Amino acid sequence: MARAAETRRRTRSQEEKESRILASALDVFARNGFAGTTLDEIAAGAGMSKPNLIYYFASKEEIYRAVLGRTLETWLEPLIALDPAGEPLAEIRAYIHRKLEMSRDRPQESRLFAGEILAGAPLIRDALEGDLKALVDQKVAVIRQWIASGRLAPHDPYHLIFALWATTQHYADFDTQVRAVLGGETDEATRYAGAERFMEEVILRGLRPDQ
Amino acid sequence: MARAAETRRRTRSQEEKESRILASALDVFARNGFAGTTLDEIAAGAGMSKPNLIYYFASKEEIYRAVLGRTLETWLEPLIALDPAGEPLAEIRAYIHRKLEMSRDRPQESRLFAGEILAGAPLIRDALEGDLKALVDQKVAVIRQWIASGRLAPHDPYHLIFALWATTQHYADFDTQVRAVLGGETDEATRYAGAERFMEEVILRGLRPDQ
DNA sequence: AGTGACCTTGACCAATTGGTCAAAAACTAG
DNA sequence: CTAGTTTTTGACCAATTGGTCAAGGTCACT
Repeated sequence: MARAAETRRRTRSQEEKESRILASALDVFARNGFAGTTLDEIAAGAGMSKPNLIYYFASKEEIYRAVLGRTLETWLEPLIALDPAGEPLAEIRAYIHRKLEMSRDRPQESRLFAGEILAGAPLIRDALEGDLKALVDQKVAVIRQWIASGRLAPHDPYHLIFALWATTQHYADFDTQVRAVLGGETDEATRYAGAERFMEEVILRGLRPDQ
Repeated sequence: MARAAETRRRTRSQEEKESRILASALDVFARNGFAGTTLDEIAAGAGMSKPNLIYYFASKEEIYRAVLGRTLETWLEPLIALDPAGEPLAEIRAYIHRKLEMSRDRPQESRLFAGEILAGAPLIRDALEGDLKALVDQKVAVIRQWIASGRLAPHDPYHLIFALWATTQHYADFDTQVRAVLGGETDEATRYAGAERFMEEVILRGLRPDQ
């Protein structure tokens, strides 16, 4: 029991350190990209020294890989939650909502991911061609079913998914530009409410089957 | 005349060198970002030595600035071309077409721009808040006119523009992901044709006024 | 051929940075 | 308290890289 407690306690401490490192790393990587990030900056953000960082993660790339892996999981969740048994338009509406929520609440993850893809996805190409593609293919099949049953207008599901990804993530990844264009007046809540409204009124309307 | 000829000739040579440098720089910056780019790599791409690069541009940042400035101009053109006198849906359709064309034919510029914004637009924030905002505001007014005249469904023009930017640029900026998801089968022409078709059928349909 | 302006580059420098290492500090078990 | 284990870090190192500089090359014109 003492042993178990000890082990648990040590693990706890380790986990807490690692998570502090990953949080700091996410912040810095998202802002400066992989190349623009220094170990010292991550270390400072995590409140420890550079060698101590390396004690927990073997290299800068390993830290990056860990942050990215975590992000990828989070990133897939909203699409996973798309329910084949649900009502098509309501499901897509809910998906838009979840994605916008994610852009609003976790913009760093979105930007980290965007940076990795922009750079040609050197570290997650396999995941994209494997897990991601498999997931998308599966959901594309669901959407095709919806179309076949006449509950959704017939459009290419791949491009539908791309359009939803692009538009929702735009508000996180291009936040700087969105704010510049809207001017100082518009606050975050208004921005996201406007985005959601637009997507519901235009894209969802475009997806409604003729009747 | 001799003087003019000489001057012209020298200028030509300079321009040719500078444009070789900028072309190489665009390539490298778009792939690796500002921090990830080395002068040696740009120099190699331009077929000259690093000191020679510095002979034409004072610093790495100045090269970046030059490439970015050029890109920004190109980037604004399609929106500038949106004609207030045209038929609304046809104008927006043409805009989508031009933007997709740009993503397809100049993906590097799109990625360079995306990288700059992602990093918080350290060098073009002023341009975004100035020229870009002014241009967008102007076109937003046009779109509002179209809506007021009943030729376009009433939706927030800002979010419309964001959605069009996001979706069209997605195919350049997230090219790696798009290809991974679609699998090797789909070639470029098919991808862009599919994107255009989707946007016309869904977004344009969503913009059509009730009648 | 000579001259002066422009162009090009090898060699070099200083700063940054990813990562190492040995030693010290902190913690645990007996 | 002691011995052993884990954690932490100051000092350091080698590689990279932005930028300099002096020397030599090229070119147009006389």
